[in-house]
Amino acid sequence: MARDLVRLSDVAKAAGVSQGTASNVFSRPDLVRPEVRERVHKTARELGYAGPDPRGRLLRAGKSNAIGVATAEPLSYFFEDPFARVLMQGISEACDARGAGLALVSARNSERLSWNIQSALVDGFVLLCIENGEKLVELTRERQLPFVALALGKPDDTISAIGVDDYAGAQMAARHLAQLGHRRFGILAIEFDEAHEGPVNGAAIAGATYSTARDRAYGYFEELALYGIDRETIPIYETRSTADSVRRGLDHILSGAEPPTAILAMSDRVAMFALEMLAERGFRVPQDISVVGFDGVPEAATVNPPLTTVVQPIAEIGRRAVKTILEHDGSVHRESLPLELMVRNSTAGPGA
Amino acid sequence: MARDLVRLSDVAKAAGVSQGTASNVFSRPDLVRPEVRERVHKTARELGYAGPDPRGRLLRAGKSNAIGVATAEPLSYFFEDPFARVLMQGISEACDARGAGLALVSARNSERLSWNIQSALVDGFVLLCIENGEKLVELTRERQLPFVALALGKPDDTISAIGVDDYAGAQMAARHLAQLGHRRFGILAIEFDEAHEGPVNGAAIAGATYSTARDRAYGYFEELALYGIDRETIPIYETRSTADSVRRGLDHILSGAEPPTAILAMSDRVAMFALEMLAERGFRVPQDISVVGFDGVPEAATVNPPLTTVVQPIAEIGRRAVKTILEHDGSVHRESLPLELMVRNSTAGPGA
DNA sequence: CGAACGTCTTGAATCGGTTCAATAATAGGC
DNA sequence: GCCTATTATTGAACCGATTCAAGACGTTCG
Repeated sequence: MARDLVRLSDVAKAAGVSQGTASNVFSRPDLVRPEVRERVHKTARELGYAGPDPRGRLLRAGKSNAIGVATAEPLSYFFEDPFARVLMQGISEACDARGAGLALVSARNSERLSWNIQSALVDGFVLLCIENGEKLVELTRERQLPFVALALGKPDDTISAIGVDDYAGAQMAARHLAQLGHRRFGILAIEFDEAHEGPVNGAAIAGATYSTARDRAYGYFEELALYGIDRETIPIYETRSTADSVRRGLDHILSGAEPPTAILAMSDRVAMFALEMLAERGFRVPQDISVVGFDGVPEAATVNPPLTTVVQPIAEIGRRAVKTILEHDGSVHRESLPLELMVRNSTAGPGA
Repeated sequence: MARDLVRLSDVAKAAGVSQGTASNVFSRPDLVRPEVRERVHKTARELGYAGPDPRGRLLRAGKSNAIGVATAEPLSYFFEDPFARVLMQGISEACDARGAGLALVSARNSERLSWNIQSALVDGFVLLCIENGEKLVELTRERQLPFVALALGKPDDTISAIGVDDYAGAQMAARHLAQLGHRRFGILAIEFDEAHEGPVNGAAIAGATYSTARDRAYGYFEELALYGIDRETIPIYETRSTADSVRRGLDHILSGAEPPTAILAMSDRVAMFALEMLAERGFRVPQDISVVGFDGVPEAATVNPPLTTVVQPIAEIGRRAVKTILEHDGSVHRESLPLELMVRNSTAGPGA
């Protein structure tokens, strides 16, 4: 099988034209006389030419017309995680519309991740900063390509980022429950620091690595304070977003003398685990206890009961990220998208 | 912002070494004296060199170390469709393990699809032939890169393909129902020809464009014949895998004088739609009517009732596809993976 | 002291195209 | 017919690296 043996120059020679003309036949056909064009095409066909190799073009043109989406999670994360999936739908939709390609970049260990980022053939990166976001940003920065971070993480103003106002979102969730009459709360948090789990105190929150968790916590606190609720009375458990850690978190939160009548979960994932376990333990939601999530993944609408949650415009975030990369002009682009409270059936007044 | 201004040759010049040495500093550091190596690195840092540009390397090295997954569906298909998602998990897992990159290639219209395939910077393609598979294969073939088709489609022995024995799988499904005692069946088919819908007769099946649907149909027929059931008595409706078309299909199938006690659905997707609509109409599954699906997507296990179905080793297909591309040796690789019947709660004896 | 050997380094070729200024050919106008 | 536009084609430079045969330098050994 003749692979990669015939180049543009071979075709040009065989057809008796210059390489420049042969190139034009393929990339700017209108510039060459139909007669010649036809002859070159015919020659190409006879020689089994596969068409201009994108590698050559790439070097000259500079742009690969593709964006990379990078994360420190394994590749399969893109197809498993509900949040990532909705995000990717937004991203891929935008890529589709603009005719841009999409490359997925990831790796378990940071050495390989570094190499993958270094060698990805893309014009820019969307960084899905879940875990180890700092590292990811650092590695990408070295590559000197435009990139946009998707969780704002540390408030590093020098990088482009698109996110949501976690603080305001948390307030919405807390306000909703407070207005329903709840006065005793429990918080099922996502990680404040990498790979941490357990009950959390104020100091841990203040010193959190991840601003997402911190902002949500403060949002809850500030809002509840308006209703006279002291943050010190609210049990908080930092989960790792796994079923087991949520189970332990629930144990912790419900163990007090006066257990909460409402649970603030910092992600839908955590909230949905909680819903399951609450059912196992015979709690009725929302009659016995209310639960509100955060993120607004599609699954939240279909679990039982449908989850009240703070909805992020996930797909829109993805779309904007692509736009930001593709229209990059060298400036830093920071954007915070609005959140919305979606009330469903996992919340009701206490003792309803 | 200085972008792309400094090249390897600039660094080399500034550091007072040849470009060859500078290249070695980055790609084969052991070949250069630590002293020089350090000096070059320092110079690179001072100049703000981003590291060797993968474009240059690519041209020289020839391999991009990435595979493309192509389909004629829109890009978001990869993140929405349950089958595609499981497949992608297998594919991405294999890529991860081998350190290969992953590019997603698709487009609505065939012109753009053609361009995207032509210009994808990959070493090979996995073709997800759902719709318009022929065209996809044709376009990819032109590129002269290794590729493997994922639904065997037309029995074209000249291309590499990985698939399952649809015929045998369909037999398993039919046998299961027949052994439970069912004698009256209805078939909810997937497309035999592109964009078709409606009741189907033997001729249409024989002339089907898509072999998947045809093989499954014949598998059902042959097996049921062993139980003395005449294929002419079985209503078949070709759906388009949408809720509406399944609804119409169900209308058709259930409209006879002696409605079926069991439904053979050619995909889990169709089966799950059927389950929903059967419930709406007050049918109890499996007491009033049994349903068996095909594919074995994860959702099939969680719907109500859990769906009995013929399970494809979807992720394994993905893994093998990657392996096939990466270890391509110029030969045609054809493989058919075994199917398994997974009995859950959507099937029971008639009138149980 | 010279030969033989290792270790680094160099310079040039190469990968496969695109692009553009310059030239050639053709057509059109007067 | 001659001059000017217009259109097609050419040839060479260039994109940014890698690779490898050949050369430089320093050591070791007889």
